Formats: sequence, C-alpha cells, structure tokens
Amino acid sequence: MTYGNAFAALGDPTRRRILERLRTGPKPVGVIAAGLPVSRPAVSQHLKILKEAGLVQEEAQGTRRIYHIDPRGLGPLRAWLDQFWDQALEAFRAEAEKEHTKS
Amino acid sequence: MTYGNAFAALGDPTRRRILERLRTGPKPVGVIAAGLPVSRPAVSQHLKILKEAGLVQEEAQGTRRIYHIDPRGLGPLRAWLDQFWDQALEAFRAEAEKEHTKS
DNA sequence: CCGTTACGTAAGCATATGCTTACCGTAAAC
DNA sequence: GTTTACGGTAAGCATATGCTTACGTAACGG
Repeated sequence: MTYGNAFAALGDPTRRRILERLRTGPKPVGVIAAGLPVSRPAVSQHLKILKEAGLVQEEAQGTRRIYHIDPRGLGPLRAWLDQFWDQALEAFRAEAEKEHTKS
Repeated sequence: MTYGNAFAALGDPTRRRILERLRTGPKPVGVIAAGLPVSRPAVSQHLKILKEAGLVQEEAQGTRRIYHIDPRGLGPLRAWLDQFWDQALEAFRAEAEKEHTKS
C-alpha cells in the first residue's frame, strides 16, 4: 500500500496547502513557508512527511533546497481512487437494480 | 473545501479498510466490524466520521443500520486530484522544458 | 411483556500529531 | 576567514485522535 502514506499525508490541511503552493512550480523552503500561517521549521517537518510519502522531491541548490511535486507519487492515489470509484458505482448500480426488480 | 473532511477521513487506514469492505455492497455495522481488528464501537465512531465526510450513508432497517458508500462523496476528491494532477504535470513539463533550453 | 439483538454515545486513557523555540551544520558573500 | 542566509533537527508541549469498557436506547422475538 504505497498510497497509504500518501493519503495520510494529504489528510493534513497544511500539507495540502504546501502542495498547492508547489503546484505552480518548484520553490525553496523559505518561499513555501512565507504566506503559510506556521513557522518555517513546521514547514520543514511537513516537507519531510510529503517526501516520505513520495509526493515531493527535493533538490539541493547551493544552500537552499528546492522542492517540487513528484508526479509519480500521485499515480497510486489516483489508481486507488479510480478503482474504488468504479467498483463503488458498480455496487451502487447493482443494489439499485436489485431494489428495483424486487418491488 | 468539501473534500477537506474527505481527505482527513481517508487518512486513517482503518477507515479505508471500512470503505473497502463496503465496496462490494451495503452492510450493517456488525458485519463491517467483524473481520476488523477493532471493537464495534470503534467502527461506529469511524462510520460517523465517514458519514460527516459524505463518503457513506446510513439507512435504518429495523434495529440495524445499513451503511453504504455515497458515490457523490468521492466526486470532489477525484476532481481535486485530477485538477491537481494535471496542473502538476504541466508545471513539471514546463520546468523540464526550461531546464532543457537553458543548457 | 421481557429478554435479546443491534447500535450509538459517554468517559477515560494512551499515543500520535502539529506546533514552537532553540540550536546546529553548510554553503555563499564579503 | 568571518559573517550571514538557508534550512534541517532536537526537545518540549498542548491538543487531537483512536481505542476500550460501560452504559443507554430502540426494535424484534418468544
């Protein structure tokens, strides 16, 4: 379940905000932290979690670390959600059908 | 952000297991709890959260409550993820392009 | 009716989580 | 070389979270 950590990571609103800030392109930690209501160390901790979840990657550039979204990390998430969605819809349809033929 | 609660709800592995058990069709609480490593009241609490997140719906049937997945609850999730995915890929591609023309 | 089944809820508790401040290493700047 | 910017990490703390047991309530069965 490689998507497990990803879901847990996305569960926190601050981490989602961080990801959304990275959506437009790579950014160093300081820039990410600016505009967020938490301190820079807090952002560092969140970035660590996001990295372990495979959602972001870092790249050292001199003294600063540039973070960017890892598109591959979202793959399993989408896969799980799509599969789940399809199967749930199918079950829902089957249930409605059963209900319909019964009455 | 109606998907906020949904993401938080999906962050817990036990709740994902509950959803996966419901994927095949509606089930009463007792059936859901059987096979899970936690007590039945714990499952009730999780179901409450899932319901508030719009991911499941309950339907009273005599003394038992039948829970089933609410397909509409997954919509915003997929929408967010799809939009995020697209934009992230685009940004990633643009960044790679920039890198390429620079060198 | 009265017991039983099915479930939600309250209370309590242990642990996880997110945050802050303080500190440390490392690379650039001068 | 010394100083300064950048950011990761440690320690500590308050709150959130997930679990359990105990209890309350509503419907079904005899």
